[in-house]
Amino acid sequence: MTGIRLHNTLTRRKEDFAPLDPENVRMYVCGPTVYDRAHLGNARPVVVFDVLFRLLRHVYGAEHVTYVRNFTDVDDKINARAAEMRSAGDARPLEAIIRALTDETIRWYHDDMDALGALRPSAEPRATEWIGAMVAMTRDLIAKGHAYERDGHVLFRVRSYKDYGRLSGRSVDDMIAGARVEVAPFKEDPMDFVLWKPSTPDLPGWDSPWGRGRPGWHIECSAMARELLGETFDIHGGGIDLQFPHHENEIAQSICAHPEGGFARVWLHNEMLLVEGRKMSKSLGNFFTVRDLLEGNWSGGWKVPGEVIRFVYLSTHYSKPMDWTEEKARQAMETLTDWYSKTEDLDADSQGRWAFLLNLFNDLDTAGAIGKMHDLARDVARHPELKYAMEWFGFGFPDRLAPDAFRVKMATENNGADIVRVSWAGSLSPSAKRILMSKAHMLSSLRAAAKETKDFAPVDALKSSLVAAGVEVRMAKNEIGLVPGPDFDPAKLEALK
RNA sequence: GGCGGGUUGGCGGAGAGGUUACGCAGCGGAUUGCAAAUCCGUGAAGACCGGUUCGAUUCCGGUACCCGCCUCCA
Repeated sequence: MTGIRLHNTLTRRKEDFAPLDPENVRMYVCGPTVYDRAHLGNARPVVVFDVLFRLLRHVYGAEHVTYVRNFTDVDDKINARAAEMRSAGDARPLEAIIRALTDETIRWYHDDMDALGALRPSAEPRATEWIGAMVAMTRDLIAKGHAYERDGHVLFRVRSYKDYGRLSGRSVDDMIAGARVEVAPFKEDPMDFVLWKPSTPDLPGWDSPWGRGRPGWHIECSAMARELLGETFDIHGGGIDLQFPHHENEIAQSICAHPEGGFARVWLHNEMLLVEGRKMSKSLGNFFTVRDLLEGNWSGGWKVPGEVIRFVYLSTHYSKPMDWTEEKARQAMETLTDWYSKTEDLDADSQGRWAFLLNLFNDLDTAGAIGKMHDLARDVARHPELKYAMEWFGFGFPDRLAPDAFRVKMATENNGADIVRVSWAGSLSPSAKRILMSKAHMLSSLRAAAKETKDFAPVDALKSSLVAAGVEVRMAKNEIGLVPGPDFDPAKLEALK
């Protein structure tokens, strides 16, 4: 049987995945800097590596996979945001503001990523809780000649690591020739980067052999990965924009500190995200957080269920740029609504799992796997397998029901010959449901009468007013269905009697 | 300037050196008081130029265009 194959950025090839220890498969993914709501770009690696996490758990057993994703809660952007808050009138000490800010942002992050159906990682270390490990690693690097202290800074000596640049395919000399590196007087070499920097009294800081200061950005991942996963582990993931310098620097630090290790064996990088074909940016007005989408506060204007966001993300292979468009979201909404209605009352059947697992084994081909799910959706007999696939992918069925946003739980009643149904999505109020139900019955009796009189005008009139109120009307042979759409306005129905 | 990615049918988007991806839209049919929905069927592609091969959209080289990174960034 073939196993998982993954494209390793380090070797630029697709390789068979063989864990160091099948009893403990270890993965580290760079998490967010917590100073604001997660945006759409932040969410892509979360979803991508969530699928990988699920796949590893499936293959090796849930208890045999350790997934670590950090929270960066010490960072100049956080300090800057806290300083803004203080000048805006927050009277608390800066450190207290920072703590409150990062705590709150972490709660937001959990809320938003939960909404996307992402499993929580096995561990989510906060950088500030591992300062000791960072100081220790920094001391070790100095002792081994890979780092040096200058003016309260500790810098990594890039020239001391011969493979520097291997991950990103760059050479130190080329990069210096590119001349876009910060030239600081205390650096031996322009490429050297900061492991530790001094803090002024008003900034967060920790005591260290080099005075009160704070860690550089890259060291936290090296230190926490080492503490929680060991000197060598299986997979390290993150966005492609982290490939350089962040991941390059992580490798340099970790391997120089623990040459006998090897740090991460497989490096996975997800490509970037675009919005309507352009880079997401505040100036273009296409910058959205996950929360913006969930609450309808975006250019599309409608509330996008987390499952839809997840579906759109998984529709594009992780290694390709993904374009978030309203059209894709709309199609995903339709597809999921269809799938949920087909599977809601069924028991999942796992026998169809190979239909999509083989796609995932092939470098996490989620788009291909979704194609296979379409195959399952097309065949009524395989809908239980579709349900299994949906649950597997995190399009969950809490309490064995479809998510509220897709709830097509029909209120079904017999009225003469017609079956009358009102579809609803959880957000519909009970009174609105009652009105819709009565209109559906009215439609049914009007049609029954019209079949005798051959005068369909009253039927059409009611139908038109329903449509005008944003309700889709479905009239089958012995069935009448009302589907309130996104523009549904109950007030317009109350008006007509 | 350096490094990396991309270019597939009207749109979105995959795999695979030779056999239908798939979805949406379109078209034809069934069904329907009408319409929608649903069901069945169906046409349509691989930026350009070379090379390897019995055979390439799939491998190799070049050209064009697009995008990202090299500065905080998932």
